[in-house]
Amino acid sequence: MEIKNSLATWFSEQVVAWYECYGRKTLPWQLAKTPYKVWVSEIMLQQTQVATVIPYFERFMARFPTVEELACAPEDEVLHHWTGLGYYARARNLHKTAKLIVDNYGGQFPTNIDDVIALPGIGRSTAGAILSLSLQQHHPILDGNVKRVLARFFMVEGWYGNKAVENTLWRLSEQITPANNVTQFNQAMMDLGSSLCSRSQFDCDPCPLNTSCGAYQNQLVKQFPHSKPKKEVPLKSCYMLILKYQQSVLMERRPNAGIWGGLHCFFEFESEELMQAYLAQHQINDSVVYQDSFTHVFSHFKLTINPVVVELNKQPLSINDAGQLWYNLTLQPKVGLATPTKKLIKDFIKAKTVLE
DNA sequence: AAGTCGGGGAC
DNA sequence: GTCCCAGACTT
Repeated sequence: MEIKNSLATWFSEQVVAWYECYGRKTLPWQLAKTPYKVWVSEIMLQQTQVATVIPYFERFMARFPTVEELACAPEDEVLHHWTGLGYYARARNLHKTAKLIVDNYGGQFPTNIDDVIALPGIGRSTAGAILSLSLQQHHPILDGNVKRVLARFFMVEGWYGNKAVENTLWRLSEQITPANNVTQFNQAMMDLGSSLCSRSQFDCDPCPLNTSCGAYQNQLVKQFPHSKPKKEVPLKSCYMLILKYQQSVLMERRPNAGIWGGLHCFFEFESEELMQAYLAQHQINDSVVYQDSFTHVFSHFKLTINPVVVELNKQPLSINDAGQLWYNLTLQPKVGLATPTKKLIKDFIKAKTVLE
């Protein structure tokens, strides 16, 4: 889709003028702005709303104020600060990239867009955002907000998870992004998309683009962007074995590939039989207490978790492998935990406190 | 091109 | 319950 220069100019001028009055200028990563802060914020903000990110960002920057501090920190502690935020590969890639920046770039965030895109966890949109927001470089971005604004304004058909639709939107973003005031323009597009042009609570009357917005002029704002085709999510279930000895419970570090990669978790079994076999194999004969099951929901499946607690009368040395951790319930070591794991620990401590 | 990867906010 | 969010990466 080709856009006339005059339209592109009008579009960006409208958006930048709106930003000067109504845009966000005091978010934590916008104050005393540096590429490091903008980078960390952009990673946290991937598929995550601003309000959710703010407290995580504050805690993260307090603990890892510089890229050097982040690079030399243990990965478990980086994951600890990510606990509850989801998409844990983001945290592992952030840590990996911090080490790359210290080792290969002398601790200075690279300023070439291709170098930035080559870093783990940074794609075209995040790279464009980091360099345009922190260093005023001229790059387009294409996050969920920009996609929605463009899809409505230009009435782009189709779901933008589709590659062809995304390519169309990239071309539109390239053409609409102005040579001047890129920083304000990109921030403005995100602010516009998350406020006036939000998914369901859109408010078109005060929008600076409404006189030329295709969706608005055709009263089809609600229809754009086209939503994702529905699909049934599979149901799965598992048993989670909590082996307790004195003040500690046994956990294992999960492999990086797969769900909750790199986090510490209780032993997970597909079935009760497999769990019983494991207990038998390690000659654990203590009584098994079945707790109330609960369901954890992911984007692409639902997991019913059956928690099982075994209080050990002696420490089974036979199952102390590398990657395993006796998690002290009182000390609570700084490792990454999935939300259901954290909940199990919390409920467990609560139950014990009531009993004692 | 389609699947995988979390958790929570808003409805 | 639903949808989807300042996306990237693997297959």
